[in-house]
Amino acid sequence: MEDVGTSKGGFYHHFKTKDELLYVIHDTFISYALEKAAKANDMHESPTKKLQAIIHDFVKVFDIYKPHISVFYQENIYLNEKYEVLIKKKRDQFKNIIMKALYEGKEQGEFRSDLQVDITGMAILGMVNWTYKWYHQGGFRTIDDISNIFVDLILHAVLESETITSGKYKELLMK
Amino acid sequence: MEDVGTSKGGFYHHFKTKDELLYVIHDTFISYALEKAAKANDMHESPTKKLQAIIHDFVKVFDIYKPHISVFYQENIYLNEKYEVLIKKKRDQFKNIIMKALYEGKEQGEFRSDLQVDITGMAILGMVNWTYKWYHQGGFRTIDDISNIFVDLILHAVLESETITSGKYKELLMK
DNA sequence: CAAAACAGACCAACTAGTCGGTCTAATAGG
DNA sequence: CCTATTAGACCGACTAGTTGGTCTGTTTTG
Repeated sequence: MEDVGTSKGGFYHHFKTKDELLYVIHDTFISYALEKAAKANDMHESPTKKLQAIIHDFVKVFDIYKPHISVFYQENIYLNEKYEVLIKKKRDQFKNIIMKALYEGKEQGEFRSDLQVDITGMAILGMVNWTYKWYHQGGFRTIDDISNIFVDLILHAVLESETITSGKYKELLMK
Repeated sequence: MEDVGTSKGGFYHHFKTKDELLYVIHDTFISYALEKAAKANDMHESPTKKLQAIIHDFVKVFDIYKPHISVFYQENIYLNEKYEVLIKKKRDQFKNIIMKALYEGKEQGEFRSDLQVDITGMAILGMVNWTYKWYHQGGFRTIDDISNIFVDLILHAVLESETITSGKYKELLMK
């Protein structure tokens, strides 16, 4: 059995199946991420600040829960349907928070009017989710470095050029 | 055995081990991607055009080789070291082409002078690589839609604002 | 007909999961 | 207050099924 810090018997006393463990592992970090994103949503008025806060917290999740996230992405393909739907639900909620923020920013004119919300959202999810493949604690870049750079890149990509030049959000952008 | 379209004997006649199959699968699409990226590198002078061409071809790989890519990412964690180094080598080559293009763009002044090449490169790799998780042929967005939007987002993120407003690359940007 | 391509019986190692049991610690009864 | 009862945590031998891989033999092809 995988290096679970207990015996077979002990393990199956706590979990019905291996899938249940995997579900719990996923739920641990997705619940955290979801809660943070929801808070960021409520705390900020402007879509720009909202998006910044969401990204920031999202990136941080990979610092806190990297082991959880790694085993989840390794094993989730073999997961049975029952748990798959439960997991998909929370992941969709998270995705929707991002999509909504992008949509609001576009509506309110802070973001570019030609922004393709769906693909942009997937691009953001991709660039952040992929960090689990390369980020490791104690490397050259701290997690805050990374999140600042990601925010800068994303905001440059989505902000209306006037919003950038206005200097309104200059503390969120580099340079 | 997995749903290989042949018998055990047939399979092991063509491959020494299962790992070798996985290596060949990976090599198929990474070699294609590498070749395309190298060509894009040679064909274009400006870093902007270069980056655009690289991204475009890179995204296309996911349309052509999605099955290959999916099984590779599912199984590669269990791969033994021998093949792992071979695979890493080609992946690093590909990564370096992207990093070099970013670096050149920065040096030549087309890209922002405050660009963090390493993290930006990883962000690009992430947003494109992640497409294998959600893209499927026949969906609402064609692969060319996606690659155009990705290029637009990335260029807005990396280009010096004067390079954008100059209109020099307006055919690569949306709107 | 020789070599390559293939089939499938077979094997050893491993997997998820079960089951009977022990150990510990809390609670109840006398 | 001490002993009996009991519940939950935990163990590890065992089982049924799967996996990667081998081997012997048969078919196909040049």
